[in-house]
Amino acid sequence: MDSEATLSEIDRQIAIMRDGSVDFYGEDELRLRLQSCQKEGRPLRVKLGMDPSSPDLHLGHTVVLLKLKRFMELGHTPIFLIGDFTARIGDPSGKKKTRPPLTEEEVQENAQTYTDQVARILDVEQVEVRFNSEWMNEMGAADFVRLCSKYTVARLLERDDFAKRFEANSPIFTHEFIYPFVQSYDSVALEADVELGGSDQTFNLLMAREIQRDYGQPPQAVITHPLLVGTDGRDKMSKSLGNSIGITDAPEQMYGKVMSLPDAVMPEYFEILSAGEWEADGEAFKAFREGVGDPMALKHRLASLIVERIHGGEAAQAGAAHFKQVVQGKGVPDNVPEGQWALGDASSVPLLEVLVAKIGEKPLAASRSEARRLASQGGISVDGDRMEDIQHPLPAGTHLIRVGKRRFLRLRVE
RNA sequence: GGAGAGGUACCGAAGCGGCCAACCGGGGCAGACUGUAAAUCUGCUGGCUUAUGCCUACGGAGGUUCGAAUCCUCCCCUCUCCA
Repeated sequence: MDSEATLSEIDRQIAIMRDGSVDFYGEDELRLRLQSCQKEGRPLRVKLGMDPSSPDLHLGHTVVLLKLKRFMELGHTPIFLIGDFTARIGDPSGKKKTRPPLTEEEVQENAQTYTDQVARILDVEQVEVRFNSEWMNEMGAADFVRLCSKYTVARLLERDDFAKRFEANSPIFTHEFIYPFVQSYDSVALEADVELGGSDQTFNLLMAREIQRDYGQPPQAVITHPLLVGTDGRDKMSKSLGNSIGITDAPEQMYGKVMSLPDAVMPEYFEILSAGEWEADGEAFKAFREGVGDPMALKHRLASLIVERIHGGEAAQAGAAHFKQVVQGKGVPDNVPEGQWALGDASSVPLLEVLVAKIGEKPLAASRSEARRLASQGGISVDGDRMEDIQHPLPAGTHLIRVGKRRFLRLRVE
């Protein structure tokens, strides 16, 4: 390979790495490192860390997972770090509040589901999956104190959420201060050349560069990515804010959630999630930003792209069909959950009992009071008729019960 | 160690002896409307075989009182200032 070809290959790679990012720290260093890597035939070690603090990944997480995938496709080594140790600390990141540490069991459970979910985005067989308890459980107090001696409190207080909390006189616990140290040390342990993350992780990721230097390693490049706004179109996507689209959401649900996005955020979703895969649709979304195009059609397109990526093409079509039928047509979906009710000696069962009973995964109403409330507000219908009488007797036969717009149950009473 | 402020429902925040299952805002749920599960408007938002009834609930444990989220005592937690 002549050197010109090498350089243009490096340019190509750097461009892909930068695509869709917010900031790229250490780009020049990385360029040099790529050159020597190429000579040695050594791939870059690319770290992406996530805390198993919640069992569900959402669309926002896929941004950075897809970037990892692109690194993988460039022939580099993708490392997915599960912060099982750090999850027990509780990252304060982005929160104005202390996050309660999880128990070991919770962390284990969450960690388990992560790999499955990640597998929907990229081929986990090719990914180096690591846990930071691997080295953190081994670290003694002396080494830990040494690690802490490498950064000052004043610098920690520069971190945005710490600064805000400090100003607002809200509590900052010492263990929260520890978090960035551990995360930084992970990069040392993994000898990361690059770390990917959301822009809210900037502080931690950059701190890792300094810690790596202190441990005699060349600092990693840091590529941060935009945070995806949630379905409310206001706050960043987060499960705890209830505005997230989960990777494990059923196709119909996922499709519907995308359809419920405010029109204005569509181009943003498209751009952030594109990951170099949706270029063919780029013009339409760009045009929409300038006020051209049919929002409904475009949103259907966006929903299809998203569902297809996670669940496949058939699921995307099913999602679209379901949406047209149930939401737009106010109809009944094809796949209504079914249940049975044994009458025994009675000739009928009061509606209330059915609503409260745990027939499917969850009862249709959380409590009797809730059921009464729903009925009095016209939120319950049986076989298409609105039912305000909560005691309405259901005789033997099959009944279609609908609660609200989206909850259905086909009940066979016998 | 000392002085002060504070801990109220999912969150924020009123209430400071009965009218408090607790104003108000956010969130959530339902209804109307809509291209949409958006926006907007309206209603609801502890539980109990709906009841001028009972139970649970205002950091925790006791106490005063016919009656306490509200008063007293002790304890736990957070913040500020001082040492």
